[in-house]
Amino acid sequence: MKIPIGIVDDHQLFLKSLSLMLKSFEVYDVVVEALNGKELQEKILQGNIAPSIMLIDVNMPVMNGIETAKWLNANYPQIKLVALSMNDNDTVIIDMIKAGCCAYLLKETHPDELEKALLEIHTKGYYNADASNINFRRLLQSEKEAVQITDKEKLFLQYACSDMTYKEIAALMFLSERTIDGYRETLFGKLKVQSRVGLAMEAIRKGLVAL
Amino acid sequence: MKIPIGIVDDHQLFLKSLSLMLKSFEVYDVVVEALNGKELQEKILQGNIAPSIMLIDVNMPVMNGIETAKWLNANYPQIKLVALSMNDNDTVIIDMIKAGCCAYLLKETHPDELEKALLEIHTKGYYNADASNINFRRLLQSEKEAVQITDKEKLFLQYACSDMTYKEIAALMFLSERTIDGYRETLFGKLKVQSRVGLAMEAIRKGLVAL
DNA sequence: ATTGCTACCGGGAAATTTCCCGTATCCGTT
DNA sequence: AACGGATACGGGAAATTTCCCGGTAGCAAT
Repeated sequence: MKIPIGIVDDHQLFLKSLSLMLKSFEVYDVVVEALNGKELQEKILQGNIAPSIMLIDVNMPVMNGIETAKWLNANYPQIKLVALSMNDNDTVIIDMIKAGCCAYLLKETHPDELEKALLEIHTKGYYNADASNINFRRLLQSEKEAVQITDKEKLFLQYACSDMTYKEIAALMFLSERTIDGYRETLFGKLKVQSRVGLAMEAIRKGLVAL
Repeated sequence: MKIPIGIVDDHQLFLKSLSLMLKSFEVYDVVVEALNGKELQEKILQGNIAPSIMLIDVNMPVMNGIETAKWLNANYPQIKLVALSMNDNDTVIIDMIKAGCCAYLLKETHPDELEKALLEIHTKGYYNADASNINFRRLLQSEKEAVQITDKEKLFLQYACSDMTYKEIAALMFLSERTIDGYRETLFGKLKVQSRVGLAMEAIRKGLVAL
């Protein structure tokens, strides 16, 4: 009896080839593939699919990794969730753990480690990457202040990452310039920066604003 | 006789699984794999390796896709080069073409298209992705003004994408604030922006500044 | 030697960002 | 009814960014 596994990743070439690799391990059966969270939802809700492990990419269009992980964790708590990420300084990885992932892997890890990790997850229920422990610790250190931002702040952040002046942003959000001033101030504090450029950079780094 | 092919990509998981996929096409023989341009150089110079097609990732540490393509094109012009990229708005793709790539593929393309593309490249010598023609045209349109920046401008750009003030940047570069002013001005023109935030965003988008 | 080009620098001023101060309203808790 | 807290707003001022005006020095070509 092979272990049923699923993958969500917006890079089709990666998705398919990873799927092929998993099958080559001779232990896994890839029961579901999707290009984003929404597509995964539909496939799971329609078909009678029950993977025991789901590999979830962090950065996806339409419905990202965090939302996907949260939804899976809420509706199918028996599925073990594994986060897949491109860059190790991606602090959203802690959000992924919070959302219910029992492991996270970087895309630059070696296939052998992936195999080891999946096996461990299936038997022990969790996995901590040896090679990434240092980064993991670094991420956990900043966990207490794990940047909680409101919807309006996120919207403002979006606009702040553009050529617009604060005055223009204020007009766009139907708010006073002073109010915008307040948002800026709080976000400077939350992201620990002291200029709009720094704010924009951090927003991109943490994945709070898409490119 | 199988077609010898090579892959360079810093994401090991992708590298290995793509390699597996190519082998599964039953027509290709993956003769060389490397995590960056430097590693590829060494492997090619040491071993007697002669792939007819090389898949090259654009974004890599140590030695990036452009340098790698240039080197291969200069020293092994018989090798057909194929650029692999994550995001389609990456304007460095034109630099890849200039560096000698006869095709470019996005990582979100379907494996079938990859297979078709490789076949076409091997027989016809080139390939233009159907689905991406629009983007390709868009990229070519901006080719004439294909953002040519000097080393100093690039360095300044790096510093501009931070919390530093221009005064601090000037001190760091041992230049007057006015000179920095000049760099800013010319870069505003070249990247068609009108604020430092816009400049930073464009620099990231075009891959002129890492992360 | 003069022209043209590029890199570098300066004074000054308007626009924008950043940071103070304080106020008012709504809302759930006690 | 009093309270904290979240949210929205305003006046004013310092710092920084943005954009003018200009100039010098080196260097290659004519």
